[in-house]
Amino acid sequence: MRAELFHPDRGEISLNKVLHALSDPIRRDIARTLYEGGPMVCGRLSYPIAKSTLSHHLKVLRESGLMATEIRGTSRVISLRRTDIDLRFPGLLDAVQVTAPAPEDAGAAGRLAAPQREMASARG
Amino acid sequence: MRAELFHPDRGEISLNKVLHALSDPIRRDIARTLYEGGPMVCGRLSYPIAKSTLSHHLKVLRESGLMATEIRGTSRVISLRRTDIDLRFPGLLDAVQVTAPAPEDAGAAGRLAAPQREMASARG
DNA sequence: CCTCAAGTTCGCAAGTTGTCGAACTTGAGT
DNA sequence: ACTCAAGTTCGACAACTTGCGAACTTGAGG
Repeated sequence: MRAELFHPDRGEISLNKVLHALSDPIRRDIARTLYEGGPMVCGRLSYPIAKSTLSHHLKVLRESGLMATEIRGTSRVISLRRTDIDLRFPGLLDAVQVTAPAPEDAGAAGRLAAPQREMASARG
Repeated sequence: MRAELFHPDRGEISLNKVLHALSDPIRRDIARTLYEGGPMVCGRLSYPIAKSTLSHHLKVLRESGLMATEIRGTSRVISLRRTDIDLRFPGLLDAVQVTAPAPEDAGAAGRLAAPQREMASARG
């Protein structure tokens, strides 16, 4: 954990990997949550999956170039690489509904357990 | 083959399936070819894969809702469901570069064998 | 009916993915 | 130093994917 985590350069972000990352509903929901709520500690995400599985999804998102991870003590702050994605694949985040306000409108894609979307504050 | 092939209704097209379908470079290239060249007999597509594999990709594209297949004698005419996709997921085809002119500009995604892009005309 | 052409479907092999639990690492607090 | 909290990594496993060739189905034509 000491070494910096791998993040592809903007120019190296591959559409294949990005689309693959976004084709999983949990990962797309994470991206949407980051779009809505901005950077957050990854522990705030709560899905009905094991910690190791979540960790795997976050790794896929990070290595695809969609997400950045910054180490903050024992936590990690994750954020959407919005500018990079917008520059490299204009309109993509809109088109895949990462910018949609809430899952209620997402259609027949299937509902997920909502992550705790609190106003970024409560946490001593 | 007598029965009509399954095509999801426009409203039933799932973003998950569409993104999954598009995350394969061959399938995305097929979609781009259909966008450029319009409807065509699927035998005109030529990729360095077996017929059965191509058939599988076409099935994934059709069942995702991206493509339509019409039976014409022993052949099948495939086409991009452009209007349906544009209405359901505006901007998606642009964002995933299905509307890009040629693979030469696609970036680091990897090059594929080009399908025979003839002017769509010969069609008894 | 026989044959050809166009695709699909059926195994099958090899690789990838999503998932879990258990063990591990790292930083913070006591 | 000990313990707790936050995540990662490892090994396993079932399900799925991509790929192939062989066999099959269907329509067209002699």
